Amino acid sequence: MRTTVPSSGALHFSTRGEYGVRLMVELARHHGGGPVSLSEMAEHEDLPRPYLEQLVVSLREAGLVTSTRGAHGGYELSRQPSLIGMAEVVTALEGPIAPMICASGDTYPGELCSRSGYCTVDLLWRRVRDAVVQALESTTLAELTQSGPGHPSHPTPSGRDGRPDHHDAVLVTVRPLADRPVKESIVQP
Amino acid sequence: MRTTVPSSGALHFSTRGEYGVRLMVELARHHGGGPVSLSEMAEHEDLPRPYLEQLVVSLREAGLVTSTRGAHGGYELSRQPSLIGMAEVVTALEGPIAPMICASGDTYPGELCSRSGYCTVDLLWRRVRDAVVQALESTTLAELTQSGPGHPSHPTPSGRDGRPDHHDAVLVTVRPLADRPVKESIVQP
DNA sequence: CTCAATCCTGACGAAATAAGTCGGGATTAC
DNA sequence: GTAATCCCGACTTATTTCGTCAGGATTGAG
Repeated sequence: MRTTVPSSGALHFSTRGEYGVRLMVELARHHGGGPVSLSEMAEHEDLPRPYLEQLVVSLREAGLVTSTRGAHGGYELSRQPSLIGMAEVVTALEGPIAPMICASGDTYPGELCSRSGYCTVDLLWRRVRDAVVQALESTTLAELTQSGPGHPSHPTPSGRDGRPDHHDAVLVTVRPLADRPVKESIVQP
Repeated sequence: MRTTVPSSGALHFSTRGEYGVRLMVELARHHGGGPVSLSEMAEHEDLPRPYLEQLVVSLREAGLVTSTRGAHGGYELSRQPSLIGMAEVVTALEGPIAPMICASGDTYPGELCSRSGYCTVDLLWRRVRDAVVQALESTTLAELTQSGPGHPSHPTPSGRDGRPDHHDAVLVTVRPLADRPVKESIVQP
């Protein structure tokens, strides 16, 4: 229903990421037992099926799921859940990720950013980006499948130093690029 | 010109965050030498002044900057740059951060999320959120003010384990809530 | 006291993006 | 051959972002 709260929520992953991950978790649950149809998942997770159809395309193209067509067809994971890192999943859903102008890997020195040449803020954005990538990478689908309340271990999520204070949280929208293959944005005149 | 690339860029912080941080850096640079007017900064950073006027409101309300009205007025930092953590800045710009449905601090167990009760994906979103918060917290305004090319030390940005592979990056939009004071969602009846 | 430079306020509008819909085509089990 | 499924691409709608605008309130300088 769009259980999604109107828009008051804060940490807001675009629904592509959110639904897509849920879909993957669902697949992970049924892993081993044949393909699962989109309709099933849509109903079970209460998500619009036509929309999921869009999302799953990205997952298939990324080689994360395989599809079987025809009656009794559906989707299954192409690998074991424990071998699927969430960075790959999110990346697939949101696009191949072109680093933004001000946090592009190491491509620009920061030229385009603030014209005067002293664009040092990119340091910040890069740190954030790396932190996100690392958090995603260090989590596998398998971890998200442990059902119910009481998550067991917490296998060193990378925050090695203690409590994050839970502070005021920050609204984060992980949302890479669409399908654009990154590239030209760099060289093209 | 809104140096911002059309929209092909990837790591895209909402302009509120981006401009706002740049503005703060600018203030940090002139720290100590009286108030700086918005027009100056707008021109210097090539940003629309009327828009900055909006942003700076949030910064003022958050107590990060102080304003002097009248002729020769302007803004200055209310604290030393080294005492201003970027989490606070971004938080101020993007809103008080209401944790999203699926990553609200510890408020909901995950009830609203996927109705069946096995919403374990929130673990992922929480990790990401915490990672971001930590990355922001561990960076101060002062660090971003070191001008030019060649950032000195890299004072333990929290990524303690080595290279982040720079992998495919992920497009991240840090963008907390608007002005909504979060409020009721937690305690208020 | 007047004037110009500021900050301050709130409403408005245009453009981009996200979210979701729709109609139909291609495959395959039965 | 028929029903269930995946597959594809265009289309609509809703929300959000980004930015503008018009004016009011303060204050320093002459």
